[in-house]
Amino acid sequence: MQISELAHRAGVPVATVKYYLREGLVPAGELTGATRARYGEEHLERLRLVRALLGPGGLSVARARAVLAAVDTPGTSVHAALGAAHRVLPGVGPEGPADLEQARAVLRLRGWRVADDSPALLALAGALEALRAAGVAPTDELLDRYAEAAGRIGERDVAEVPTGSVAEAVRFVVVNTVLLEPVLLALRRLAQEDASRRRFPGDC
Amino acid sequence: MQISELAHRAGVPVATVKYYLREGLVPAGELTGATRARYGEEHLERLRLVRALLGPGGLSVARARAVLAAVDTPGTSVHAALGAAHRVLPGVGPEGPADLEQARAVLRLRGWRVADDSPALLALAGALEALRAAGVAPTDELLDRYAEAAGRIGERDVAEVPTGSVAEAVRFVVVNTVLLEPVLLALRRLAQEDASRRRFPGDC
DNA sequence: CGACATTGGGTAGTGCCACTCTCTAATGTG
DNA sequence: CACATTAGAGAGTGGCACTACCCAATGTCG
Repeated sequence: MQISELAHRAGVPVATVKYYLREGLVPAGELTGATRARYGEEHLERLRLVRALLGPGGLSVARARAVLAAVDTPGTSVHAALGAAHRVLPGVGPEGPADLEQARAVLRLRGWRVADDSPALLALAGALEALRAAGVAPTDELLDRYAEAAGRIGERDVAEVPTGSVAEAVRFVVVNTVLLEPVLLALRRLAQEDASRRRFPGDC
Repeated sequence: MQISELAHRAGVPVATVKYYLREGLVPAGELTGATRARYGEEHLERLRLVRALLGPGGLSVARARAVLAAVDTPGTSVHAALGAAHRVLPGVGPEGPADLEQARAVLRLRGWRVADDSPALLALAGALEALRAAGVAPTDELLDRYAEAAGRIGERDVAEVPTGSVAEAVRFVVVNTVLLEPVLLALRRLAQEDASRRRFPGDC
């Protein structure tokens, strides 16, 4: 398969595929001459994954490259890969030392244990800070409800991880972590809409 | 309070405040002369809200303006305001007519009823499509687990809505819909990390 | 009173990002 | 052998969220 066919089958302009090749998001094809390269199904699959990460996944090119690097690194343990994926995902800006207290309290209440420098912990603290700055203060009880729901999901996510090959597991973790987020958010909004319809009838 | 104090107290450069004024994200102050305007606490509060929406909330200026317009429109019913907020939030690109079948199936299973053109429904369909394009196909059973968890949260979100004034309710809905999303995502990742630690011990 | 800083209002520029265009030389293809 | 296509790389584009600059008018402080 040449680049034009690869691009066409993924629904991406050729120029964009070249850009991804340059950026290292998609591995180079097998050179069959100075001006020809051959691409296989694995390139097509990778290209589709890249598009999913960049589009619906909401990642930047730089973050996607880092995530894919974790996918590509063989020998990574699943737990480490999950950590790598989290470290690289959005939501962890170079924010200062936020107030971790309420965030840690949530974990204590749930009995969760995570790394001290867990990116998700910083992300949580940052999100709580933003809420406070916006003049809303979530109660510990509300947070625990959220944590309970998140716990069911996270538990399930990890239980689903295939144990066959590490590479497969890592890919699974990355894809699910990133691409199920929009699903979860959409479902929450649907639940809100349904609940709102029931609580405020006649408003429709 | 003058613009410099307003900007200082919100931790935002003066030039940026001017930009927000021009973009209509923050209402103009009360003119006390040709080159003076007075701002009050409500401007400060609004400015902080804008920063929260644009930063952690992840909204663009255009979307934030639309969200704030819903907040400002008096007489909107709460249910309608929630709909307006959802319509304007990210996740609803100009995607073609995606395959709504699996998305609708989730709702059927849960007994949820939403508008036929619900943005969240389209967002869900789009997210599922992206997953399939990336070569991952979530089972109906997995989706239902997610939906169950989302249901608990959405229910709670709506139950919390203050019934005092409509304006207050709308503000609450918008802020919580947008700003609790990062909280939920962070909690999910923390749950994953905890579960992963328990399932793959020794990997740490 | 007068030097100086600040303001509202507006225009133009900046830096970043994800592409997208263009070009070249080489190479397939009908 | 005319023509299209390719790899590879540099430069350009458009959108976005600021950010810098400018102006005349105005407030303020010695």
